Amino acid sequence: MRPPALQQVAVVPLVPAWRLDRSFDYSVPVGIAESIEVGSVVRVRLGHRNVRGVVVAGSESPAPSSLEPVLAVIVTPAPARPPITDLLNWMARRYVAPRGAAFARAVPPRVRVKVRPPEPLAAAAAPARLLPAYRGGEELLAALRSGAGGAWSLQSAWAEDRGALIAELVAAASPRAALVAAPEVRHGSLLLEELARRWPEIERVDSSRSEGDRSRAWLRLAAGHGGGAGGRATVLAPAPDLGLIVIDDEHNPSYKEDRAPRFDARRVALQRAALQDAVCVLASASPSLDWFGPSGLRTVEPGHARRRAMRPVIELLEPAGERAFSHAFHERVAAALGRREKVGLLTPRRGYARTMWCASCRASLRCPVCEAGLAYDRAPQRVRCPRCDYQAPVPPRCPRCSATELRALGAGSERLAEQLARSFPRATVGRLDPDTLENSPSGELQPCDIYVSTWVGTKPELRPEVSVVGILDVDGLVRRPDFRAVENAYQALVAMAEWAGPASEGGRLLIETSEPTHHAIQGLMRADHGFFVERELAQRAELGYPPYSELVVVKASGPEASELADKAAAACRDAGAEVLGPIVRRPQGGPEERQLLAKCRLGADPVAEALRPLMLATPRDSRLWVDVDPR
DNA sequence: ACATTATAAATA
DNA sequence: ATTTATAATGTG
Repeated sequence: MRPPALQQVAVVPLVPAWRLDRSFDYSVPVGIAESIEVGSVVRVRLGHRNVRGVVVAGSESPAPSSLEPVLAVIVTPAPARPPITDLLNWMARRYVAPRGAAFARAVPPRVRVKVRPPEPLAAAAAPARLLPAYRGGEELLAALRSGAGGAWSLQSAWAEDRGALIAELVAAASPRAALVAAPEVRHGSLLLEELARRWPEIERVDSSRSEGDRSRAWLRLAAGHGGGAGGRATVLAPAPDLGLIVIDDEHNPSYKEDRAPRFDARRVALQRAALQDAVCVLASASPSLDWFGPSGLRTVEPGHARRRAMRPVIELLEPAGERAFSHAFHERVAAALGRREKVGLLTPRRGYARTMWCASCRASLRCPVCEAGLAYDRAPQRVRCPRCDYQAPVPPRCPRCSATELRALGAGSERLAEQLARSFPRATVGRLDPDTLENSPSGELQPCDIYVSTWVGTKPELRPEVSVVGILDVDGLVRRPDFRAVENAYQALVAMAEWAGPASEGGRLLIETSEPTHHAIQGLMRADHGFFVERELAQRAELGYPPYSELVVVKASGPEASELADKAAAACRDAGAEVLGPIVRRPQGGPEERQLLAKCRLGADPVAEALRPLMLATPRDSRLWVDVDPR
């Protein structure tokens, strides 16, 4: 039996304006009562024009005749049915965005399409990869099959075929629907291609598809189709009977949306899974610290045997000092070239900000204003805060232990290329950076003997096959002025271990470091993520950074920037946050702005709530910019 | 006095 | 965001 028809509805207009941050009521003409429901995309009259909107509530009692009528239902089936409406409301509030901006993300592109009937994904073979080799895999599969729901961090073994692993999960979730998100899909993704090979009927919602394709996919999913895959927007794709939502390569920064609402797709996926009693899986070879500690997820991780089997031979070398690389390093590379093997070298980006650290107590210099680590400029010798542009002369002694020997860290990548060419005149040396890769699809990369990468980047599928990988300045990565520096350095190390491949296939990883006992290095050597996490969490706890708090960054610009920033700071403090700043910043080329960082030990939600009224009250010539869960 | 342009207000 | 009413500014 059909539920009684709606006679009046509340509609959120898809207009990203704070003045319109609410719903508007309309009457439902008899002609469209059949097709309208909560979650429908409709056209309504608003002010002096017609706009699209999403129905967020409805009533079966007759509407007062003073209400404007809904003009049309634009697409069927409804793409934002409950509980997606609740998810979007949550997203607008947590990420301090107008409701219209949030709801617009759940609506297909505006093209009229004809949609094929939905079908479940074909069941596949029983899981072979997850079960024997992974601890906690059984529990995860049981939750998928029973429909119990829950949230997991899935740590894959190094160089694991994660596509196959994820395919097993998708199969186990069937006949309930599965959504899979992959990072940086713009130039293709091995994972998405692998899934499409196994399930040709899976709907792709990537931005690489045409608007028509995307619209078709979106609506077929809304009709109950069994599976969808794409980039970070996939977490908002419709799926009335969602059983599984996967975020692959979860630690990848591209899961952070850069336009309002600036959501973190991983958090949205977790929230959504909870609302739909689905399983959320955050998959990565180096899971983010955010999912450990106080609000930890359940974990699936490779057993000891699997970890050992996938590990390359790892060798730690003393850094070369003044030269670009050491004698020992030279020997290893020469030996590899002698065996006709290929070599990959990672060195931090050219022009990389060096950091200053104390030779005796090993503390790096920190900014007195915002606690970020200080960078070291060489041209005029100064220390500079990359976060707030605080500047000062290099201090004569360590502020912590008063030792006088402060060292600058960081290797130059130009010198590296020079020296390589001199040391290995018969080898061809190629550069590997985002530009080179974007300009040539994976197959057409010039084959070289040595690849130099200045990029810790994340597209494993684009890395040429090598057997020896060298990392020249881990210390520089670790000391980078960012509270996530150590975590990111560790993630880079894991990515490089994956690039090298298992020892059984000749994989070797060389690491130049002056701190062999650092927990990032030790965690890697032991192939023990838990070891690393435990130690790094202690650091985070000490400074009150995530996961022991949630962060909110607020920037104010315009003539009233100063007053706005002060108000924002006060609002954050009232909501229980510890506020650093506001400090004055001048982004390169741009006008001056005030910025503050709120550490919210009670969570970001109350702070987001407190900032909301300020957005509405912002004068039109000034701007307030809020980023919750910054990356 | 009237056209042109900046500004504010409202949206069911 | 977009439209429209209203104020401000400019022009003959």
